[in-house]
Amino acid sequence: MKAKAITLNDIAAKLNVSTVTVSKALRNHPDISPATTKLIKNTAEELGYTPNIMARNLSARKSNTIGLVVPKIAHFFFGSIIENIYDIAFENNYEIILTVSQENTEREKKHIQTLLAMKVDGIIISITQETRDYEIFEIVKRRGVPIVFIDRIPQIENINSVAINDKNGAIKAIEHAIKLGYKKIGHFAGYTNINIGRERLLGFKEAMERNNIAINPDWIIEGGFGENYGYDAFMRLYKQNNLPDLIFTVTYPVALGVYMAAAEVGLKIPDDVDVICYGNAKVQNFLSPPLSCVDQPTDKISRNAMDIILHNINSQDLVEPRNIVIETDLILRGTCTKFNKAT
Amino acid sequence: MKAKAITLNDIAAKLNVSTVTVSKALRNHPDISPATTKLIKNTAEELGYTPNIMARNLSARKSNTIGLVVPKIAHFFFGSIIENIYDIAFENNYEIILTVSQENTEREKKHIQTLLAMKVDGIIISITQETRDYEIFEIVKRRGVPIVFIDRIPQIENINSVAINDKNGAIKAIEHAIKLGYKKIGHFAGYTNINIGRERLLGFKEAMERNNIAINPDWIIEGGFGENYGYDAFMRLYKQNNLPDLIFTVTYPVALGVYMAAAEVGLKIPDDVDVICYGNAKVQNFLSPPLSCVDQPTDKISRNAMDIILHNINSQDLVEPRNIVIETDLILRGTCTKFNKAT
DNA sequence: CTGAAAGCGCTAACAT
DNA sequence: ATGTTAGCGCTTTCAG
Repeated sequence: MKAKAITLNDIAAKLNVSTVTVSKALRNHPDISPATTKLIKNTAEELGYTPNIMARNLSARKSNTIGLVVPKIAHFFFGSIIENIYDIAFENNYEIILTVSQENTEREKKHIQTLLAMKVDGIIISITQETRDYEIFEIVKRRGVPIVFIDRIPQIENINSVAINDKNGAIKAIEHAIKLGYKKIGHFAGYTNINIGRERLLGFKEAMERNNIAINPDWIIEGGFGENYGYDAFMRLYKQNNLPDLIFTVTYPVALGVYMAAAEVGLKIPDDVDVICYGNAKVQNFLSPPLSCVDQPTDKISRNAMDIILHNINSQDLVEPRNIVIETDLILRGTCTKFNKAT
Repeated sequence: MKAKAITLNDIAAKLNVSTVTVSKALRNHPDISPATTKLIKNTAEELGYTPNIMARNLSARKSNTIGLVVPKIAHFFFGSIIENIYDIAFENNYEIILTVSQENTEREKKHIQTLLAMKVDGIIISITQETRDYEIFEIVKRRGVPIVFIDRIPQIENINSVAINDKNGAIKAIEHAIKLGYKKIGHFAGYTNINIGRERLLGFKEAMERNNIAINPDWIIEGGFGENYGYDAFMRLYKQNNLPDLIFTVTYPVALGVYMAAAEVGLKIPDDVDVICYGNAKVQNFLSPPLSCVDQPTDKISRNAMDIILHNINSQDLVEPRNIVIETDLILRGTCTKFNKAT
């Protein structure tokens, strides 16, 4: 049933030329005369020839493929990055092999091994929240496969990275709020053992201190990056009757949790409690009120990561590691645009 | 600089055995004694051996790889499907090669060709909105590569498909609304040359007719699947002072557009105008009011598609094409839960 | 239980 | 301009 695939050989046989001639012709090698090239291409088309990339790569020792490892797909931030990377790869005639770790370290390690086994020319990775063991990255390095870390960066020497200036983004948000008149500001901080959590908290603190605003430790709550955490944290403060005037959340789902909790207890945003979050998503425009945020430009991340990887792949000798830091933008919508007195 | 990768041969040389023995041992072939197997595995580990999948696949004439073609990634529906498929593939020791057509026919065709060239064992695809030329699918078929279409299904004989019963989903929503007491119901219908648009409109009409409710053609507006279309359509009706009591939108972004427009002109949902949409997304819970919808169970799509493809790959002889239709669920949240008199 | 031989489909290097 | 030779790294017979 399975129609045997047409090979170079089949074309060669039919045309009474050698395989090499066919191979060269199909790749527009100048060796071959325009006439034969044309002839060969035509019969290839006619026979329905598809090259066998496996064989080609094996022989050419190059895969024209870049491995991508992300913790999640169905998530606006990663979804955008992936889409951008695919587009850039397509423009450059590269294939992307995407793998998803689902925030699981073991799976991440396995995926990297698979990518190596597939002989990808380079790897772009955003590590899981749990990744602590960096041995696998050493292996990648020893293999001579270029790797660039995006967004979540492990603490290793001499690596390529494209990070967001998270701390500064937080500072921008908080300083804006302070200028508005806010003093009672809380922060739902996610996990601070992750760089994004850590940096955002750091930025929060720095902005507060710089402006001589007292930090109330009760208002800094750690615990997660999802809706339910935002909901829980808000409810805890609410029950203690100890809500700040403004809550700065580490991610936008956390802010969603706050919206939900506030609605449940009948508190109005932004009048009773105000909110601003880290991370942009289209739907924030459609919340009521529209949610202001610190935007991380995903296109710049993708662009830079691909630049670095392509550059590394295409240069013969060692390339100096590059560490790009991308600045965020403050996007003001319906929240955090004016000072609302405490509840 | 590039450390040459360890091969079977290197291991064989070091151990004074043949390549074959190593190859077999690494694959737990019963031929090899437990002792040698163990020894070989250890040295492989020690040397940091990674198999060359290219070579393996070329030799084994099987890639353990499934190609996936989708129009979009950064989109809740496809994001979920992709993530599910990756999970199932991982459980089954398959790799996924994901490609993104970006709703572009040419790109789609090219991707399929690449997948064939990569010798994927099967293809799962959701075609673009523009795909009209089905020749490429004939080619796939002739190659003997199993293919299953999901969600967006072309009109071809004898294909595997996993579709959503879109029409029925629409009927469920509209009949629910009618039971509530709604009669003045509009439909923002997207493009009806796409099966999802067509089917949903069909369902809308059927439910109305079945219940003897007059259909007002002014309230059926075609034009797109995104926020701006929802916004525009709403505004048009609003300016004509001709708003229905309930709007059923073809996708959830369209509903978002409605939310935005309504807020802008000071109309309250659900009291002034009510809304229900097709397609579920987590954030709908966080809108105000939470948006009710017809849910398309993405996990079932993925599960079924993978079942079919795996089954086709693993059976020697021709398998009867399967056409799965998945039923939707009505998820009621803050909208479309009670009848609100006309504006 | 182990290995020698052959070949998957292609390309690079070296003739002719 | 075209062809010959060799080999990429692995697996599948088939002999020992």
